[in-house]
Amino acid sequence: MNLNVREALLEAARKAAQSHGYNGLNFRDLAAAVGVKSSSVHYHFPSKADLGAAVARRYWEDTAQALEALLAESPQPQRALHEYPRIFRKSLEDQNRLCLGSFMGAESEGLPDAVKTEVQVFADINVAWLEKVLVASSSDSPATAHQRARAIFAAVAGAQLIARSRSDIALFDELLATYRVSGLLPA
Amino acid sequence: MNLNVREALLEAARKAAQSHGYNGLNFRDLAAAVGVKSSSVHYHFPSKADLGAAVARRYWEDTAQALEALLAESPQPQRALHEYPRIFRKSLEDQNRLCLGSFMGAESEGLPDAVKTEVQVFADINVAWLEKVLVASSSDSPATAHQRARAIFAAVAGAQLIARSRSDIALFDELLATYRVSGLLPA
DNA sequence: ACCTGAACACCGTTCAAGT
DNA sequence: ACCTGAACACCGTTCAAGT
Repeated sequence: MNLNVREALLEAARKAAQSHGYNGLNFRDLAAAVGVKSSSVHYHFPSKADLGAAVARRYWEDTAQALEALLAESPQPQRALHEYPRIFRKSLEDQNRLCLGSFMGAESEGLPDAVKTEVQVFADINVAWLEKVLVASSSDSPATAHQRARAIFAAVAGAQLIARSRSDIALFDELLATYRVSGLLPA
Repeated sequence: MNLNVREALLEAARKAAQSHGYNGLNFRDLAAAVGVKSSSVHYHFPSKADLGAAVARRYWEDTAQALEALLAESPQPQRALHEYPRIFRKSLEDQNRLCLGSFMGAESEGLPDAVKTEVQVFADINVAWLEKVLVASSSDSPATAHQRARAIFAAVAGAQLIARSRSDIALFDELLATYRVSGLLPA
C-alpha cells in the first residue's frame, strides 16, 4: 500500500501534467485522485519540483522502453520508423493528452532546473532512437540522419500539438500522411 | 494614460503568456510590470478569462496584419512563403518566447471557452494564409494546398517548440532547413 | 472613469502531532 | 515509515471606498 501510493501519485501526476502541464498540476487535486491528503504528497515528493522531476524521469524511462520494444518487435527498422508516430497518437487516444515533453518543453522557461533536465533527456532519447533507426534502415546517410531525426521529432510533436488543440485525432493522421507524401517521413 | 494602461496591460500580458502560458500569467506580477495594483487590472479585464481572450484576440489580429503585409511586400508569393517562418523566429529572438497559439494550444484543455475560441482563430488564419499563398505560387494544386498548409503550420510550430526548449535559435534554422531539403517546404 | 486596500477561498509548503 | 490538520504566504476575485 505504501509503495502503491507513491506509484499511484506518479501515475496520476503524469496524467494531470499531460492534460494541464506542470503549472496546472496541483497537490490537492492530485491527492484527492489518489485518496490521500495533500500534505501526504509532500512526504513522497518534498516539493513540486521533486514531483515534476520524478514524473518527467519516469516518462522518458517508459518511452525509452517502448521505443526499444518497438524496434525489437519490428522485422525491419523501416517498420519501426513507420510505427513511431503511434506513440504520440496513443496520447491523443488517452483522453486527448499531450506528450509530456512537449507540454513541459513549452513551460520550460519557468520550470525548476531538475525538471527541465529530465524533459531534455526525453527529447534526446527520441532523437537518438530516430537517428539510429534512420541509419539502420539506410534511408539516410549517417551525416544527415541526425538532422532528419530532429526534424521528424519536431514535426510529429507539432502535429500532435495542433491535433490536440482541436481534439481531432483524424487531423493528426492527416498531418502525418502529408509529412509522408511531402518526403519528410519515408512512405 | 487610461488607454495606455489598458494597452500596456495587453502588451505585458502577451509577453508573459508567451513566456509562461495562460496558467503562468498572474495579476500581481502583471500589475507590477505596468505600475498599477492588481485590483486595477480587474477594472480593465474583469476576469482572467477576459484578459486571456483579449490577449489572444489581439495576437491573431496582429498576426493577420503581419501576414498580409508580408504578402503585399513580396514580389512573388513564393517569397512570402519562404519568409513565413521568420514570424516564428522573431518570437525566439524576442527573449526566447513561444508562439502564443502554441502555448495556449497546449493549455487548451483547461482554458476558458472564450480564450480557446481566439486561439483556434489564430491557427485558422495561419492555415488559410498558407493555403492561399501555396495556391498563388502554384506549388500545390488547390486540392492539396489545404493539407499542405496545415502540415507546414504544424511543423513550423513544432520546430519553434523544440528550439525554444533548448533556447537555441540555430536549431530552429536547422530544422527549417531540413524541412526544405526533405520537401515539406519549397526550397 | 479609473484606481485602490481589505477581505475571501485557493494552492504550495512547513511542521508538530499522530499511528 | 507513513499520514494528517493547522498554519503560512501567494493568487484570482469581489467590493466598498476613494479621486
